Amino acid sequence: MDLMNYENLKLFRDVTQMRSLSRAAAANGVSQSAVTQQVQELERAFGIGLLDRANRPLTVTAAGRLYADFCRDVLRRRDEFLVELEQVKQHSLGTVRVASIYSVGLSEMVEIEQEFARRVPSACLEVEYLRPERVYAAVLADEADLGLVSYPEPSREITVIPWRKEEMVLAASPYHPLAGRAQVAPEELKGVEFIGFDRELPIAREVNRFLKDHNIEVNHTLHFDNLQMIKEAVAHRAGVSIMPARIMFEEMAQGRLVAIAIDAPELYRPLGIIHRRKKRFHQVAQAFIALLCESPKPELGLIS
Amino acid sequence: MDLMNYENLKLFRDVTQMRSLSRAAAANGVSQSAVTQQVQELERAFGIGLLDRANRPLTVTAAGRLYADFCRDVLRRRDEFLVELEQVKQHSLGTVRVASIYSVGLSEMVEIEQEFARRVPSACLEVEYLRPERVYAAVLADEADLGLVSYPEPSREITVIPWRKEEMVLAASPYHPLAGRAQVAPEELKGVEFIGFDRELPIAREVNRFLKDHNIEVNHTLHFDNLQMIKEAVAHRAGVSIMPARIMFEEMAQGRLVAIAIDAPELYRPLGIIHRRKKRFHQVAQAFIALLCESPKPELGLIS
DNA sequence: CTTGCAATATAAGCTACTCTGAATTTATAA
DNA sequence: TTATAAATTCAGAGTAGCTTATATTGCAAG
Repeated sequence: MDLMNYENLKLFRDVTQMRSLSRAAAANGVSQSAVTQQVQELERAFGIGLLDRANRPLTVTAAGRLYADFCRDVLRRRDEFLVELEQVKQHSLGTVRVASIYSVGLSEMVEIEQEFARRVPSACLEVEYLRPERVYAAVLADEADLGLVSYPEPSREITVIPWRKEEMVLAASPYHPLAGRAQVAPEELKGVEFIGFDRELPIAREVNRFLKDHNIEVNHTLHFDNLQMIKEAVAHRAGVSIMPARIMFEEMAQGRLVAIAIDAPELYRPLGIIHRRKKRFHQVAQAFIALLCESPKPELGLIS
Repeated sequence: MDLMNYENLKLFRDVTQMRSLSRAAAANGVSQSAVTQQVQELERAFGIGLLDRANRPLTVTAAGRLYADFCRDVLRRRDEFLVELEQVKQHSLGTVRVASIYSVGLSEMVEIEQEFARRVPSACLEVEYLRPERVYAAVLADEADLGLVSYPEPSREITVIPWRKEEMVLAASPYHPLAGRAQVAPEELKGVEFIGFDRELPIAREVNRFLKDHNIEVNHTLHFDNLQMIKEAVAHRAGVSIMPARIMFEEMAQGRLVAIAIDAPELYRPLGIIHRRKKRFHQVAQAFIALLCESPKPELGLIS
């Protein structure tokens, strides 16, 4: 028999509290017979009487008191557990943990967050901004449900959902010779002073391939591992660079940088949603993915 | 389902410890299928995953860790309970609590205790000497399993097992005129100075009835509520008295009292074992009762 | 990528447990 | 004593959860 089945524990606790089998039976919605059998079975299993039925109302023996205490403690621990569980459920079923690279664009993320909060008010969105490799790590370690990265790379453990393609433009200082142009042809970049990304970054590989495909030799002056530094360098007239248009908005509004369209349709930055291959997504996470995918925001024809 | 069935708790704890359903199954002597079903049922009941089976070896989710902790705590509490229970069992199934009047005779009780210890070495005998009314009270309150009393009186709550009949003799000082006699007839007691028991004691009623039945008028000089005081008074020549022979042994050996048989077969002190009417006796208690009853020690023909 | 192995999941049938309901016994109060 | 409320006993029914057999999945090695 189950010495520790919930019904049993509660039943026995109630019996000792109410000093009556029949009342405990009623209180727990079972027949009196069932309670009798339960207690008898307990006594048989323990090899000692728990109740003294010789007198009425029945009394509890020393062993019975011991068991009643046990019941009380376990039931209390159970309640505690259920409360904790509810909290964890609330958290892990109600929140989406997103790890994102910095350059996804804070302002857009805020918009998405707002829309998500509107649609699923009970949900909680936790966005963490990390360097690309740490985004992958977070997803792999299940510290994030979703990752937002550029140039997403699937692997055995990682699945990619393509998200959007960002227009890449030439970033230049307003004082640069090309600054006034609305568009440039790739060939026009020959020999320009160029600020690039560190080699190992995917975006660097893509940009370099683009340059190579067009037989363009540029003059690499500096390279950094993040966009912010590159923007700074461009603004300080160290050269031009190629980057997603959207992340330059602020600097453009301030007149620190200008964006010049490049006549090269193959030049774009793909963004992707990554997640662990066999991950089961709960309601809320699914809703969030749906939100991301459903409105692939119209590519902003930046200059217009 | 039973969220707290022992097998289940242990099973889940083992699963989380071993990080394997199949090993936990083997360790608990059930099929791997059963474990899968158990865990699935738990997850269904909780409405949240406990294990992450996507990777091998499987990992435990936050909720799973919570439940595993719960399992650990409950199992620990269970062990604790079982230890306590064993102690209580040892005590309440292995000890006989006896409440006895003083005048049952300490020396004989020691003998009985020794014999009992020889027969049931695991047992523990707790003898408590009390005034008669407190013996009844102890039995009623289940503070004693058995009571040893004289002139036992059954009641609704109390059952009597007749135990033995003690010879009653005339107790006198060695200096008393009757001291040399081996036996006296009841009539010879007419007019003697007599030390009696307090009226309300059963023994007083019996002795007085005996005297009245034989039309004997004695000269009541003193009365006490206990034998010890009466013996003292007799030794100090305040008069004679009637009492069980056996309790005078020591004083007789010391030459402080003499016992004289009384030619009256109806004069005896009945001793009885009392217990609560519907009491269930365990092995050890039954053995003790058997010991008491089996050897109704030969009435010691005291003088011989 | 396929293949093989080990772990886990699913399906279906069966066993055994525990509940219910009715009849019986027990404890207490009038 | 009788009347009552309470506890026990017994037999039968429904089902939870096990087992076995089979399918699926995860992972590592060729």
